[in-house]
Amino acid sequence: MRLSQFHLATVKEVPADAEIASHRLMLRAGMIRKLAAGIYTWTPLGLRVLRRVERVVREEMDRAGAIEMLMPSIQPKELWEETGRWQKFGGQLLKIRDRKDGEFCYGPTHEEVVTDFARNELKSYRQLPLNFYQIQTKFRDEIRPRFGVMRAREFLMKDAYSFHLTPECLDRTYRVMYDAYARIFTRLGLQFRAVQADTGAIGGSASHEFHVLADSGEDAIAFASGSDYAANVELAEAVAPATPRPAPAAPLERVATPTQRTIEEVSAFLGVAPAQCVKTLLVRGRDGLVALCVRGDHELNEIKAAKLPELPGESELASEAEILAATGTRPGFIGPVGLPATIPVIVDRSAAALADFVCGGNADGTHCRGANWERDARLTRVADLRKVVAGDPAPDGRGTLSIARGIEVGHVFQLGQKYAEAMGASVLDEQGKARTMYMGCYGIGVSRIVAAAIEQNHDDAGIVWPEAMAPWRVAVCVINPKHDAKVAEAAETLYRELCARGVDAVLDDRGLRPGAMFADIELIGIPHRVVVSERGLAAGAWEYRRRDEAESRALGHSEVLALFD
RNA sequence: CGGGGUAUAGCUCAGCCUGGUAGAGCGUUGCGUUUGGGACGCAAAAGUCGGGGGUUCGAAUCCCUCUACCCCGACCA
Repeated sequence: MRLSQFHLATVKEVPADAEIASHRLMLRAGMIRKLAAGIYTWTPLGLRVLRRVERVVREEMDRAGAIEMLMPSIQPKELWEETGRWQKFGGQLLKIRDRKDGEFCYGPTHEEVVTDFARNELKSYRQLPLNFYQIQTKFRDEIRPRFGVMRAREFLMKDAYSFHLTPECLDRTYRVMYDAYARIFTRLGLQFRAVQADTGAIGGSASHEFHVLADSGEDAIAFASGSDYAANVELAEAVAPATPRPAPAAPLERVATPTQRTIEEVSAFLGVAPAQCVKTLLVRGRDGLVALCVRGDHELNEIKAAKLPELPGESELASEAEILAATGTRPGFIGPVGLPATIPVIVDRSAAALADFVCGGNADGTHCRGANWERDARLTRVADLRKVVAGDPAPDGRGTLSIARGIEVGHVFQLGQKYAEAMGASVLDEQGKARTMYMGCYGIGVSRIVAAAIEQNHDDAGIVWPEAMAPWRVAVCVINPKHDAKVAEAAETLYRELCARGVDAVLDDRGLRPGAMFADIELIGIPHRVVVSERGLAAGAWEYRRRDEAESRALGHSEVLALFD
């Protein structure tokens, strides 16, 4: 490609609200342009990068035995009603109507469509297993799109769906996909970790997320220091304290805390550590309110709470009015001591190990001191309810946890029979009996990977692409070609030689001043640069520089070519 | 959904409080001088001041309303 004939659209200024590096750099490099909130045009430059990612993903999916297909992005309501997700998916589902007033959605994911396809196509166990994938534009009407293509509403995703007769077979394909994902992110030159994950609303059993490690990541990941255990903090188990609960030593007393409601206020006022307090949250249960207790220095993990049998599958805090009606007091003064017997008290493992603790007194302006479980406070059940924090013991018993941030770029699930069951997708087994299929699903955020890669690979001058993702591998830059025809000629020759050898090269023949040209080439992150100039020609050398190195080197003609063999 | 903010030249933004001739930088076009780290000079083009309504002799500026976008929070895969 000759840049004089390309549409390179770098800009100097970027809106003040582009906060993270990848968003700013993608705008400055002219890779994307915003059309509406969370909706972006990929420019020719941006598309080149997107295609590189796609190519690696496609090659590895094919190698792993998946079969590419393409499903519609517009999907009929009826299919989504079969699984109940027309309602359950919520506001993220973009619903549209056609001219006959028929209802459709723009697909945020394709479990329904692929399961419908499978139930029509697959009749015999002998056709299984099969793994179908596609690379396609999805739309999720995010409440708050942000960070450019990192959290866009319209985005490019690779999604794969596998079908099996048995859970064992599903498990085998799941491992194959897991390995394929690791290869994809390795080939793309990304630092990543696979972590145990929550299965969320998509449902199912086993699940791993693949995260690109970056401080700007929206997810928190817990790592063990002594093993390769890694889990999303949503899922990471908070183990019970090693030391058992001490015997009560203090008498229960009620103390006046007229205006102190938060743990910070109460602990400061009474001169006790937050870790010696019990925080009580009332949530809506299946059958009236439920009390959840965690230690004052811990936070409730709502994902864990939602899985409690006492809760309706989601954890929603009770309103102030509900709390007042049930307990006679207001948030800030709730505690497990003397709570109405109709309210189950579920206590986190760490909170359950406390003795002589401080908690709400269930009366306005009152807290209890010297409270103890069983003796003073009812304890229905102990459960893992809290978010892990750095320094917690690792769930596998090997070392302690530390917390890092990551960007979720891939997710593999074992769906089990959830969708096949709901939609009646079955095949006949050896005995001629209908058997509901087992499914797995495997997603990769193709467009998000582009942003994630930039988060991990940039400097003050711009993007530093990993080789596999770069829009071009090498840039040939000509200095002042109009002044000396021999310089222009030499650059042209080098460019052609590189192309002839199959090297993806770009010739910057725009005739810009050197400063502007170098700034552009560095901004768009080309991994290798060769400068052809009058000065170099006189010395019989080319000036070569790697994007990730500070110094350039003088190389002879054949040495330059040899770099790319 | 709640709270806050923004909308002015192709882009990034001033001007609005305190009503009175539409501004800057970057970019673009032309001419000239330049050519190893985002050059310089001269000239020029370019705006229904987001839409609608109101107040006023007069509205980018004040008021109402609609729309879009952004931020914080809640919510949600």
